[in-house]
Amino acid sequence: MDEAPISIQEAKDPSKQGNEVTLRGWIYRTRGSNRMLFLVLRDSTDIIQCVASREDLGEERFISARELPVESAIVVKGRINMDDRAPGGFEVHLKEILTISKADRFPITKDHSEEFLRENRHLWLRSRKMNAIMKVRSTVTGAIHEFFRREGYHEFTPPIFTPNQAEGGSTLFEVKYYDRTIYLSQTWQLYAEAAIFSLERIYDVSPTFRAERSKTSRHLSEFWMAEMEAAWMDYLEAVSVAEREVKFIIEKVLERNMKELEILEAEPERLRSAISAKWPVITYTEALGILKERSGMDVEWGKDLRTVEEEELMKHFDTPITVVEYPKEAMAFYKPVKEEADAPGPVAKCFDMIAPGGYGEIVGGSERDTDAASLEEALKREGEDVRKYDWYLDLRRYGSVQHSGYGLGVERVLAWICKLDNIKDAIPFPRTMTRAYP
RNA sequence: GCCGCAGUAGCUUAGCUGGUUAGAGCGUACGGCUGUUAACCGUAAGGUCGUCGGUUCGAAUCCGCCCUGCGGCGCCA
Repeated sequence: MDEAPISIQEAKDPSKQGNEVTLRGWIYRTRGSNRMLFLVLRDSTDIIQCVASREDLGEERFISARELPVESAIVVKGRINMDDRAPGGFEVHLKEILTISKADRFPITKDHSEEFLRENRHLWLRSRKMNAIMKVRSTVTGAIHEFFRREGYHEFTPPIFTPNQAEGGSTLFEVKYYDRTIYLSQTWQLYAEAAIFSLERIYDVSPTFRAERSKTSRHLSEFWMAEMEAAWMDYLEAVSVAEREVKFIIEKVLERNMKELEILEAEPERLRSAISAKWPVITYTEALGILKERSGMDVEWGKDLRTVEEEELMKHFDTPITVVEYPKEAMAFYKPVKEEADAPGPVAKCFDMIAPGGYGEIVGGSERDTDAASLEEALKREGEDVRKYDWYLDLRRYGSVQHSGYGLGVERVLAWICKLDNIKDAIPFPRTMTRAYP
């Protein structure tokens, strides 16, 4: 076969109809009789039905083609045409089939459990579903870079090995680091705060590790977080950056991945209407009011919103909402108190963006405490060794300024966009408390 | 850390108030079929019923430990 292969997507272009094309890929399905053979061919772009008759190929080649198992790699040549009888509406009449690699029996067949597919994730990546999700994922992370670069941010890469913890009471993965123990990063924040005094506005898309013993459809032990940190910015401005960022991500997905959203049955209309609306920003105290008045749910002021409360609250909204100013008590050490807040107790200058549809928190952020003394006190209160944070406290000693930042959970956003049942499908090889294979 | 669900052929499963040789579909092998849509028809191979122990004349089935996986709470993105 001398002609250069083209993609299945290219072959379906109207200008190619009636032409002879060379395609290459993997056998996705086979069907046939003793006269006719149907191969559905798959490449990264699409699938297409190829048809061959015994006469067209000749006895010997017909028989050997009929024996090719699913997932065999082949190159084919034939004439492409639109045909209503073919699934997808296009069909290639084969003249030649070149076997590149005959597959063993493929373990994934018609019936499969979630568990089996996770055990065979390395092969399940070939499915239309995972193919579509990974394409949307690529758009999402690309859009994050695009968004922040357009807004004048610099990409800043934090260390993954870190000696400190950053979130109070957090669970970190310990790593043997030569002859001592350090941790895998669970946020870039402390390092980002160092960098803004040089770059002012920065962002990253990095892996994050949390040893939380959470076994839910919303948690991963290793996930990707897209964070930003900006000098001279208060937390409410950060909220509006987050809203614009998430809307930008969705716009790009709607622009580039309609086919994938269709394969995933992701109901893109729900996204389209979400991005055309203004997303509500309410305080924690107001959220409790909504829960009481509209859901008859009494929550004691001062308690963090739990999953039940969050889900109940989101029943009243069909876009993401941002809840600001949580009680200081429940928050990490670096989140400063907002003075003169209309609330029963001290609240922090912080926020969470919650997605509709039970996807939970997709963004969490805050303004950062700029005062060395109050940070030191907060660290001591949490039983931290202040000496380890000396470099961090230095940042408040040399020209401290108001600054804010947040982290966006890439897989949470992707799960919402793709309408996935489980966040484990939003990442190619999920790592959870009970799974680190394959 | 707490609570719950599940483990039977390569895969998906039925059987589970104990009782003959543990049934089926998909896949596989072989044969058939003039266009299939994760086709259809026929034949066949394929099972120490997660592990260990207990109850019983008898355990896939009842009980206990353990292993593995899954989900929910808490916590978080």
